Amino acid sequence: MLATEGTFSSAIDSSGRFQFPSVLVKEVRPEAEGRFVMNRSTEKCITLYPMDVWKVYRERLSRVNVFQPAMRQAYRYFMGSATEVSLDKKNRMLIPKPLAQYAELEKDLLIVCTPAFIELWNPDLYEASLQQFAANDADAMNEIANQIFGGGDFYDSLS
Amino acid sequence: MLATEGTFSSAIDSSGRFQFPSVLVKEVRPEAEGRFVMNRSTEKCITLYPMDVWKVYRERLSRVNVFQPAMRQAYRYFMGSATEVSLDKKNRMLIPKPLAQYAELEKDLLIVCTPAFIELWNPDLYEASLQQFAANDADAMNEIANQIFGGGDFYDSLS
DNA sequence: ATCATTTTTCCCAAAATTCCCCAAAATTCC
DNA sequence: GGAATTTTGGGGAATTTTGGGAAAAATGAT
Repeated sequence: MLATEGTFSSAIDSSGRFQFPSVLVKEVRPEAEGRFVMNRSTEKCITLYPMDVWKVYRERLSRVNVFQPAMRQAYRYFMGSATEVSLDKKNRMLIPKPLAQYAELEKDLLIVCTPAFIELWNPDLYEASLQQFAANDADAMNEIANQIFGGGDFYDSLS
Repeated sequence: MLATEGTFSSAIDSSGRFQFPSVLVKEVRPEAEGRFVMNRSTEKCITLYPMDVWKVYRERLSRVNVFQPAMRQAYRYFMGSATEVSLDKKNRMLIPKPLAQYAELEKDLLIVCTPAFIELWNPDLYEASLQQFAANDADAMNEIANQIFGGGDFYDSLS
């Protein structure tokens, strides 16, 4: 998806908008046409999908039978807060109130890019989440670190 | 159904009406002509159908064999509380008393809009329902999450 | 390092929408 | 019939959304 990875910080203005980093604007596929979908994450942050990506999810979701209660619950859980947003002429995005409230976004914003999606975090909560993970799940973290980075010939692979 | 997704909050006035978000007004197919049907959901909320969508449901319900007692019950259940409502000149809707009572709607209202359905919730009950689902049906939830969001070769499928 | 360009931030203002309130009309209940 | 309640309509204040100017900061090239 996005070649660019890492985190960006941005500020939320008095109207609840933030400047979408120009580096990312350039990365988003033109098919998305400046349109995105914001959604609740399972963590206390917002997940952001370019529209072309979201359409694939929605397509998959549309096969869910919403007349089965458990499915309907799940559908509601994952789709209920998905909201379309778009870039304005100055590449800003308005964060819908309910989502901003959920993620406790006020003034400062952290934009975290992963290969699969973009997350919007309250910087404090992000920090806290990292801390907590490192403290409580140290074993799990090391295990994962090993899975990703381990394998001896790491420096060789730099060639 | 609707291209617009997301949750909207609205307030119920002293007459039991609420403002239907203008974003949604624009999305409803003109065929519905501002007419809707409200009905009990199987959960403690109200399901809202634009009239053109409701007609499809009614068509299906009409094929039910009402000479079978269980079917007759189901028919009553789904049709019994269906009430037509419409938008007034200021895009407000009156929530029929019995339905408001059923869904425990008083002051605040949450409108949950997905491509598959529109629901009207008491915000507290909605939040509680999500929480409970995440806590009790973690397996079902993860199953579905994986079905929808998982699957590794996601970005390849964008081609 | 300096300058030019791009990007971001911080404002203000116009437009659109929503909310709160009151009042007329219609309906229901004694 | 008359009173009480419910439904409908709308005025106008308050808030939200949208757009854009211009200063400040960051980036890049020479």
